[in-house]
Amino acid sequence: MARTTGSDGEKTEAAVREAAVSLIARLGYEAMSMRQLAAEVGVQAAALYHYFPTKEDLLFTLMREHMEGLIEAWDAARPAAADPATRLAAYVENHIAFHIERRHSTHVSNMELRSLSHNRLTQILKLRTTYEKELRAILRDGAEAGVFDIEDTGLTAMALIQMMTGVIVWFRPGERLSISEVTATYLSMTMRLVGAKARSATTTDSAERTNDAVAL
Amino acid sequence: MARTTGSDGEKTEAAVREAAVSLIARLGYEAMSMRQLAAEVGVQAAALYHYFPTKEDLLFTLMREHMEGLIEAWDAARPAAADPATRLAAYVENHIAFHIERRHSTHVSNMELRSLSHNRLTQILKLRTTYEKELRAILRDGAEAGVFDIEDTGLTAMALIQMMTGVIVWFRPGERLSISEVTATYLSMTMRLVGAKARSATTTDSAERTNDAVAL
DNA sequence: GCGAGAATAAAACGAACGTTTAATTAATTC
DNA sequence: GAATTAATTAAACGTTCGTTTTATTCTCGC
Repeated sequence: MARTTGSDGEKTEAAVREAAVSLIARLGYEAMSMRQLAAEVGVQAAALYHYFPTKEDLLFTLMREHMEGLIEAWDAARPAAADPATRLAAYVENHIAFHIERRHSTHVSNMELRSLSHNRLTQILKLRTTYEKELRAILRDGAEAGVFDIEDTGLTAMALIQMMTGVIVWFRPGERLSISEVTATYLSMTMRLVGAKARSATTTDSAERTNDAVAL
Repeated sequence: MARTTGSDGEKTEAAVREAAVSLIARLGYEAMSMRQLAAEVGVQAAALYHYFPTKEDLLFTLMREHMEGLIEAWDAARPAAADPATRLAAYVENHIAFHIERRHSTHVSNMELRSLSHNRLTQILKLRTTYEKELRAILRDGAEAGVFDIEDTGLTAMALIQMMTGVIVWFRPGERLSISEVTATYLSMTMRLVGAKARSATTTDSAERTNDAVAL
């Protein structure tokens, strides 16, 4: 009735995070009890409070790290100095790859915002805005350069993000479509949506310009 | 202390539904207590059970009526026998109008599915599928007729629905954009997304075909 | 104006909730 | 190998939850 053999704080905390993401994604934050979470980890409920002071602290930690991970993934994937179409393609590919890989934590970060205190909600939304601004900048650059045809940059950015993030609602690995097929189709839809004019760098854009604008 | 002067079953039930949609949309189903709901209506918690046998029955009723309302709205707005582009435009306009007008119940119907029992979840999903099949049929007809250019009908339908429904996340009446401006932009994005070739019926499609494909 | 049914209030039920306290054992340090 | 610290259990606390029971008052048809 106390410390158990082989117990390890780091391992337990990791197990708690993992189980929490999974349980909150499935049941919802309010519906998941701390006892349920503890049972999933194989521990008593009180042990959870060794790692997270409150249930809301746990939720906030999961969300913050999800958003920070998303921003870091984009920082790593971002092309150095490229034309808007290439940057947009990289953004779409990174967004879809990240969200499919982290379906559960995406679910948590998108659905449980209302369970955060005002301060913490603000912090998460600030991270989200940081990430979304990157897309708006790409769209604006492309529109100014004349390679995109966009009515409203902000509205288009929101539409694209909703469309791309929506993948996690229906996509299941190993079903009809592979990740790369889904990504390719979404990339194609994105390029049409923004009215991308040319394919991008390498292709000879002389012949292609004549017929159709919605390449790739 | 029992029946109060002026009490009326129909009025109370309507007030309960209205307050429930609003509270669940704001707090979430699990986070809303029956006492909170009762207080919002101006009644004791026990009185709610005169109208809905359980909390889940209340949620299910709200969701079912939302989905039925969506299907009925489309049945009323559906153009008789028109070309795919006209039908798609009608679908988009109806979808956005309905979802903006019923933001709260849309939120409830999309976010609280996991609080339903298996049977009831199935019923709601069946209604949703019924509605989404309409869009898939339009896309398929357009693709077969050669007026749309679509890689994957099912995937495109999901992308469009996610994109359109996402309006309720950020749209607030009376802000920067009016409903009709938002609808027009989404219509334009939709037509580009599906690669719509011509404007639709009335226009002379001889001259327009040359230059750009993404009209409207 | 009386009887029946509709609409509610008041109070209580047991269960579950997040969290705290105190005690106990395993691992680590010196 | 003793002292210290880390990790955990067991038990309890007060609160809140969905729901039920019982009783009471209003409304309406006759």
